[in-house]
Amino acid sequence: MSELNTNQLKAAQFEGKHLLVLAGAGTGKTRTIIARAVYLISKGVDPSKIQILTFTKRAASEIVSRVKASMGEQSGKNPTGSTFHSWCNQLLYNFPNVFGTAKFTIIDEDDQVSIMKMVCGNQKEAFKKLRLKPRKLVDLYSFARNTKRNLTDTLTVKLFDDVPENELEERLAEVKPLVESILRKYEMKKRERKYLDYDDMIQVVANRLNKDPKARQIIGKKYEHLLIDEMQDTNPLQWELIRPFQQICHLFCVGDDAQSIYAFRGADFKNIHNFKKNVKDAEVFRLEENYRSTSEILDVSNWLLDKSTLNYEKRLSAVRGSGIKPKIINVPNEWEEGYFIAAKIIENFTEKDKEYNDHLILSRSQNYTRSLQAIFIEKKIPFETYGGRSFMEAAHLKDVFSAFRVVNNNLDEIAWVRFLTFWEGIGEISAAKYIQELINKEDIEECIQWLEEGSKGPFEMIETLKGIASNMDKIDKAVEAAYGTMQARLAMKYVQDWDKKRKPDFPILTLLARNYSNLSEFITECLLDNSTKINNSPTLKKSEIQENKEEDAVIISTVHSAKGLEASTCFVLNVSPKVYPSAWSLGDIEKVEEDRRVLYVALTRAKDELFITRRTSSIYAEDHVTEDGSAVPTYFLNEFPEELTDQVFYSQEKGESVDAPIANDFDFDFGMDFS
DNA sequence: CGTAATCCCTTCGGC
DNA sequence: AGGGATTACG
Repeated sequence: MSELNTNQLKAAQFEGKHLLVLAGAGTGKTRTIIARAVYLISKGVDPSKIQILTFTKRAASEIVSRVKASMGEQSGKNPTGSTFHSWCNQLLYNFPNVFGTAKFTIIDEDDQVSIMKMVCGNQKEAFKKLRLKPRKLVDLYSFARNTKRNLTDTLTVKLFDDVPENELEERLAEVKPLVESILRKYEMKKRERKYLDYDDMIQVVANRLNKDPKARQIIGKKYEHLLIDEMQDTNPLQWELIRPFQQICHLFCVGDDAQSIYAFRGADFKNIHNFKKNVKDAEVFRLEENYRSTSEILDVSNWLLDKSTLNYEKRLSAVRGSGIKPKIINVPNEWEEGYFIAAKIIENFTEKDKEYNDHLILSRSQNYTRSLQAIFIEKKIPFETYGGRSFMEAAHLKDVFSAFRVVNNNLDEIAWVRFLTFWEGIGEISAAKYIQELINKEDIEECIQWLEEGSKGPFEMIETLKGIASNMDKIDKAVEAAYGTMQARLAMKYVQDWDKKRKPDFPILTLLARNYSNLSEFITECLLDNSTKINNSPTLKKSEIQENKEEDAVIISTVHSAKGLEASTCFVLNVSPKVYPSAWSLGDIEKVEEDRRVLYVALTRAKDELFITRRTSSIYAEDHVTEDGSAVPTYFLNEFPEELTDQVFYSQEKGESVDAPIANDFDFDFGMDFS
């Protein structure tokens, strides 16, 4: 623990009840959590009674493995690290009698929307008039529960934001009963079908623990210390989950108000300002010495925060001292942006002795990186992507999972629809008819029997279910069985890219399944593991996958997925008007401030070299950047002090440029020999 | 009548 | 890229 500074050490060895560590970017947040865990274990705390909570599985597994590494060989036991959701899932699964969850299926947003659609039924027209689609209803419902707002407040905030006060009551009276009846039906459906959505996973655990002392006693025996990362991103629902543990555990929370970027999920960073008020017997420590970045990079980051109307009470000091100035790169479009980045990386790699993984590319959203990825492929630069769609959300995997889901819970209507219509010859109508029967069966065996006699599905359909049902304790065998019988149909359904893109996922799925002996647990954990991808699955041991494994690769990440990441060279992509802040944030000061924090998180990832690219002629920027490059006031880099960065105007022809045509239009030889 | 094929739209971010 | 609505097909 010698590498800790005084304040970090003070935090790691804290002897009071609860602690909040307010730690700015790059101040050693992760290191402090790790040191805390190691310290507790060295003081004799049973490692299994330490629970680490993080926002991503990647962060969890990184912290756990680093704790393991710094303790050496000595102990077989380790603290567990999970996301809030995955932790709740394990509690629900391990203590079914405490929570009343003997049999359940976790559903994702798409499933929620499907249920909402079923529930809306004949009221579709009414909602069309209000422009309330099922997806919007799911949004409202989730927002209400994550922020613990009632329906009236939720509608007022999310729907009637710009309705004048005197009309508000009228609008509410018109809309609220309608929404209420739908949401009640939605909840009824969840109960009937034993569905839990993501929010339920937390809500159910939180409710029980808050209300039932006996439940607190049972669960409390398992945990002594909760170490919570990214505290600024916890929302009121998660606070409700943590609250009962104030009595039975020690809380060690780490967070940074300036890096709060999950308000869309109901997080409110002001909660950590009120930490002492909300948590009895709590203390607050601060870490403000930044070990990551050069002072030039911090100057830019600090400037951005200073411009805020909010007071983050934060000014990080650079321990490392001075380096090189960040650069703003003005590029005409996304392709030039990509070529610039590729050229820079190749230069660093070939001439400056840097690795690919010294480079991190940060984007506001996944789709701004599309052309960049194409260019990297063209230039043969290896890369990994973080964020965006997960492994399990791919259609072909959802198909296979629908089979697991119906075997796991034969009330799972949504999975039945997907599974039945997967097969040739069964459409929605037949599926609906079958499902009427299937959900009244006792178990999957009865379902299989009924399908054999009463359906027109192919032989493989029945075999798939049988194959899974007979391998319930060997999940990898179940995966192989299901894949075997579904393969032919899968290959047909996804002809275009089956061989090269989709088929290779199945050996990986089998490997993943090897770690599980319970179907329900497997299904949920896969669903919750957003980072499960070929190249970076914490669940999969690296050695288990040889193919396509690039040890050294550039990381392309959304800012939201880049929490805790850092790199020597960072490219912050497309810092253009209408992106920072984004077009849909304009006019809403809280959203603009959140976007500011998103950019702040991005800027503070860089250790040595920071490139900020700006597209001067993207469709978004067109109307907002004048010809000399200055921007409209609704843009963070407006008024940017020139001395903080170097500006570069970059434009490079992709190939050899040819000024005058040397070939006539369409004057080709098509090469056909007609003789 | 039920299923398959085609076009169109998505509004970021993620457990 | 995937799902929804619409249209074509059997």
